[in-house]
Amino acid sequence: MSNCEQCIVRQFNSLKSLTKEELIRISGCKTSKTIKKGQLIFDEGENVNGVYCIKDGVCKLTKLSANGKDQIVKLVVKGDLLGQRSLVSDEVTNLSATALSEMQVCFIPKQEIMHDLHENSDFTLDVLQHMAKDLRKADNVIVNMAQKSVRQRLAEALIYIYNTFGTTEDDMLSVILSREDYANIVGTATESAIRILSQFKKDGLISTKGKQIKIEDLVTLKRVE
Amino acid sequence: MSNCEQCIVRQFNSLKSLTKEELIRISGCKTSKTIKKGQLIFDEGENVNGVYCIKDGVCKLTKLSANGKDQIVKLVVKGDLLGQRSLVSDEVTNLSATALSEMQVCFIPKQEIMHDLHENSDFTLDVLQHMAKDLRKADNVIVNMAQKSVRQRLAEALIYIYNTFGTTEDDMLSVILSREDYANIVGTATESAIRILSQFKKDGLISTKGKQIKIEDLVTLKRVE
DNA sequence: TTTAAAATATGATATTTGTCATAGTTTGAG
DNA sequence: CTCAAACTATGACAAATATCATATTTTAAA
Repeated sequence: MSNCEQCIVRQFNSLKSLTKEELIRISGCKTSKTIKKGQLIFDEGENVNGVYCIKDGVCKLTKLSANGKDQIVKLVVKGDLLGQRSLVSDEVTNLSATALSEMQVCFIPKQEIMHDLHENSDFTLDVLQHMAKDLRKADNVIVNMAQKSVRQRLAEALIYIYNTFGTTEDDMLSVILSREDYANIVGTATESAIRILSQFKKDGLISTKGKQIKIEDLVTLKRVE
Repeated sequence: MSNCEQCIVRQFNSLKSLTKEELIRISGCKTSKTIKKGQLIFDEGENVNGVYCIKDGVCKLTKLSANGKDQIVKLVVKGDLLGQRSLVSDEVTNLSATALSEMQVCFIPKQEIMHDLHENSDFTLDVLQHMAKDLRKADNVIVNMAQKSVRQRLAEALIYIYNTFGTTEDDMLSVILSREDYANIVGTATESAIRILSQFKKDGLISTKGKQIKIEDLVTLKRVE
């Protein structure tokens, strides 16, 4: 079994604020899992009963809206913790998590995390700081959704994915999303997302090869209105 | 000077988790302020350097978008704390706060709150829980913005204000917002908000008297699509 | 109370986005 | 490798929303 103390991923999230002893305890009770691309990790309304620490891979957090469409609220990266919010507020989760690539994750049971939240104020403050940042980001998303055009939001989604997840050797975005996923990020109809991406292609801002997308003109893409 | 220990408002926010001693210390260093309707409490990009505890009145939290329009991200009620997020993440504020009615607030300096966040884990956990709830609400706002029509968002905004702030003796919504404010809540042009409110009036869902709005048919308003 | 400024209201029109239909392309299970 | 299912693409049209112009009403300062 792998050891949390020597896990690099921990550097990127609040677990870095745990003591040596706490980490050893966590190591002893965590479960490592491999999750296949497309697999549901947890579903809206479920009791999650713990926290996932993402060692590798990408997943989407979605919420089903009244009209039956999934809205992608966040993309989760290597190093992120998944499920802290539901754990902290002691509620069923309000989001579903689905793997977008093969993932390596560790699951840490709820009571272990809660124990440390009560005992280690450095850890609690660190979780609090992460949540404060998430909230700030959520505010920005709200403003973008409310005030920007679909075209602009889609351009920004491409830039966000480029900046966050980077590219493969041949400069394609390394996270591969369906056109429907893109539509669900920016909150539009799938056909509209496809149409706008086609337009971006015609304008030389991007190129595509199947589902893969390459950003050809980042400067102009940033200026899209 | 009024006493935090005996302040009823404290029941509604995280300050209820402070000890008697901590409350006495806070009482000694807080400042009470009256803020006039329309007055700016703090502006986006400012260092807030503390937390506001809202004793009475209502204010809006806004963020300026790239197109020059203010987006209202949240309405703050009696009992809410203002500015915890910036304090916790130690950043300048990302939102502006403007009074929508005359307000009574207490300002508690940053170092006092930070002290308690380090020493009192009950308090820290309570702040964390409040922030987790705010984040969940923000997720819901994102989904609504992305997936619902302007008409539907406006109907929901009216219902939200009705449920949260209630009505005056003559059943008018007790929080008075301009049409521009309504537009900035739902993220639309002021003319569009006015037009839709006019339509709601024609359809008998609401009635108006100047800026005041009365909900006439809550059931049908809830069904607006 | 008066009156100018601000806010609300509404028409005409342009633009954006959604919906439905259908065709072409890619992908992955067997 | 094959082929059906899933995804992508695009046209035609409908609906929602934005923009600009202008009139009317309300508000608040003098």
